[in-house]
Amino acid sequence: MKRAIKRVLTIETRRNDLILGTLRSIEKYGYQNSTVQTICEESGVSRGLIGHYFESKDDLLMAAFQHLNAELDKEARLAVRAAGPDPFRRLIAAGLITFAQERRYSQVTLHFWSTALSNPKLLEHHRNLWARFRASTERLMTRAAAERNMEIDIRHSALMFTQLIDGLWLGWTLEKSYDLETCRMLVRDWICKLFNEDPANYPTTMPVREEGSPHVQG
Amino acid sequence: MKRAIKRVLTIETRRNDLILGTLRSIEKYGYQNSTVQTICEESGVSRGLIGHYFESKDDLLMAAFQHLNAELDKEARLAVRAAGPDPFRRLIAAGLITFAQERRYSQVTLHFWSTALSNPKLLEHHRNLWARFRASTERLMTRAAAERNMEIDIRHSALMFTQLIDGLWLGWTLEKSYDLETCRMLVRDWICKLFNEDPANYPTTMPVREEGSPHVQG
Amino acid sequence: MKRAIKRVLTIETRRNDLILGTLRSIEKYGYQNSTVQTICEESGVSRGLIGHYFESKDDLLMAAFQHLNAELDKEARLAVRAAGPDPFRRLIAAGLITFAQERRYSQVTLHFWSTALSNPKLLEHHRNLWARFRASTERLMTRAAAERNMEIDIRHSALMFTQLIDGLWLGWTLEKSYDLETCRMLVRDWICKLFNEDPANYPTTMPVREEGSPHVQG
Amino acid sequence: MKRAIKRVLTIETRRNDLILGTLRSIEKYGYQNSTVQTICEESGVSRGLIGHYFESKDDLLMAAFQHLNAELDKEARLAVRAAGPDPFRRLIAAGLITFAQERRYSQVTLHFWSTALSNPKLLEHHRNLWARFRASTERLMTRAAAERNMEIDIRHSALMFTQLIDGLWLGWTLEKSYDLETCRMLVRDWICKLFNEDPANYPTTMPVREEGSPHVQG
DNA sequence: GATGAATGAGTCTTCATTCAT
DNA sequence: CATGAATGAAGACTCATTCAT
Repeated sequence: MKRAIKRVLTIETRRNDLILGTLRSIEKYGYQNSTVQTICEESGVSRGLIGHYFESKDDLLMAAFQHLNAELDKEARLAVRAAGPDPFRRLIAAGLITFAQERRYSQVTLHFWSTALSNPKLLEHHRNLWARFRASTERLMTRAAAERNMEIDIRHSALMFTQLIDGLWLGWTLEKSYDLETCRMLVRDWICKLFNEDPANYPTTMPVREEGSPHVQG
Repeated sequence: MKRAIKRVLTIETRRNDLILGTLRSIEKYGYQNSTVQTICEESGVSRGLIGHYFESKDDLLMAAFQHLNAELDKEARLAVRAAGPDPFRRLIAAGLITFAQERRYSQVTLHFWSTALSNPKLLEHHRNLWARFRASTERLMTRAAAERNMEIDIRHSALMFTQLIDGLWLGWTLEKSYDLETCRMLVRDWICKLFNEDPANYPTTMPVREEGSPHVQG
Repeated sequence: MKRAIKRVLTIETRRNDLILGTLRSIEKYGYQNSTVQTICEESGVSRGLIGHYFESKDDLLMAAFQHLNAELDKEARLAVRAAGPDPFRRLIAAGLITFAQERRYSQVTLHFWSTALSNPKLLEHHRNLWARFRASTERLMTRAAAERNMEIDIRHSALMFTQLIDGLWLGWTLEKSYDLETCRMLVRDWICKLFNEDPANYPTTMPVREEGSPHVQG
Repeated sequence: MKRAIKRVLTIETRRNDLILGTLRSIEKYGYQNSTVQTICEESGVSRGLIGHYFESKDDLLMAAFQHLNAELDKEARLAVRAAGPDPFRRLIAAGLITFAQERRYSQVTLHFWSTALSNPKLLEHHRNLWARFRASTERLMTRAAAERNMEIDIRHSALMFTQLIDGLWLGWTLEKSYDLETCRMLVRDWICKLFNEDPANYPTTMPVREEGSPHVQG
């Protein structure tokens, strides 16, 4: 009994080691230059180990991508929840979380997007994720507008919102010519303007979470 | 003398053939799947020819990326010029040109960015280009604001402008869940709102250029 | 003392388990596809156990081959003995036993031969076995001929006998285009003709042995 | 035009080089120990060349096997044809050709048979070949029997014939405890006895062919 | 003694690069 | 100059063996 449990734990631990090693390797050497060699080095295991826990290198890469997305998604949900019940505050939280702090693995996402272009499975995964985020944004906007008796082009506003975030994130990742605080401010200001709210009432700093950070670790 | 010139021309032709073949290959097979084989096939030359005109496959890829950027840049400049002297109209033209039409090689740019992350030279190239575009935007915004006696946060507005464009382009490239007309509309509306202009006065269709298309050809 | 004996018994049991698992694995998955993994699965033991009882996988394979040969040899001896004292009947029994029944591990022998070609030890083993069988055949033929006052080219006849058996077995193993009864009949008829005996007097069915089957078990 | 022809020639030459190198490697090191490395060494080419002329190592092995079989088959047909129109003489020729001389690659066949056990494609190929040889034997036996007004169990006799040959060949390959002349003699004597012919009239030496040897070369 | 997780040598395969023609 | 055949380095994957528990 105990042995079986322990074994499962070991398997999960090792898989996680490899996944984090993969993300580190991609962040460090780039996607193209990440070989089984570099991944295993970053994971602190031998080259042959991948075969024990993943079908192939490709399988590991997929797992790493999904893990990263899942972590970011989870992080976003927590931030939104922490913002309380007000849909407008939740919107702001959703907009700021992407720029909450100097994230690890920021470059990895870009590598994965590039890869997704010629990987249908990855692309599908990405599209689902973004569609969900946009749908969630639309729901919050609908409620916030209703509370204010405003008429807003929900669909286009949600699109602006998500793509403004992506665009700011993309530029920041590639250029580092502006900082995260600027990103947060721009997003907050845009959403405040949309709902005729005073930005001064909505700080760009994220509420500190009490519990342990749900960030990707490694 | 003439022979030397002709030779230079031939060299340039061949280099261009290979560059366009590279872009076609990436668009067709993806970045990872583009081999010397596929590139030369697309270029209509034999496998060994790359060595005559480029230091290496990597050198060719860099050249192709820079070529693409140069073309897009040139295209943007022409569009802006075609918009006439009015800085506001020029701004709109600059914002719409990215979404002017279903572009060839849209995916290549994303690959290019991903590659740039681990290639200092490419990254530098990219940063210069974007800095220039932002600077140009700032100049136009300054003039447009002055004409209207408006006070505008130029730096942040320019940042919004460029990153909104990038974000919309990124989402369109990856998801195809919205169309180019939507992108054009969102960009136009945002810039019109910034300057208190009526979007109805500014169509999202690009003025037809009389001269030959400066688009990347191949 | 008893403990030591018991231990030796355990060792022999384990070795036998592994040997039979090896034969099963080869028969089931083929020689090339038999890995330490499949062998240990078939043996019902863990992967690391081979190292305790055999020097290496190769050592185990050799042991399995020799075990199989020893079993088949033993089986043949028993069949000959069961045929009674008459040398001619003994000859027939020796000829039929190979085709006595749909044997397990029929394919293993062919793999064994192929392997023996580049394994001097195995080859030596095989040659000794076949030499002994041929010598035994020669003795029986000599006696059977003497009883009948016949002059027979003993050496060549024995060679025909053994190689006819091998050839029929080989074809049956590879092709399954004829059945074991045909093999038994052809061997019996040939040997009967050699000694001018009426085949009708010598059934191709093997006498049932009373004792436990000496077959390779597993 | 000439270039295309030359290219085809080169391709065929290279493929043949690799096939012969494969056979040499198997003969020299055994089937299991033949790696891309040893094969290319024997072929006198670099390790990467296989990929240019064969889909994979496995594809090359299949080609080598089929080449060997085709050569042996061709050789047999020529020998039978050289024996003239008499079906009985043709039968003898067919029986002797296998033992005509110390063949190259004699061990390779055994390795291939062993491999065929777990390779359906190979097995199918082998079965077809043997079925054809047996059918051809049956036709010759039918004619030879008709000429002599004899009644013969054609099917069983053909089976005896082919399997006697295989058995003698197998023992000779594995044991070398008897020579090819003995094999030839035994086969000839058996077939002569079947048709009541005097072996003395049928030498075991093969008629010398005038043309160049069709043997597998390399 | 038994387990199975971990290792790393060995293999096949791909592909950018070279070079004789 | 252009070709494409040949090379060999580098990659991912397999699997017999080892060893801590």
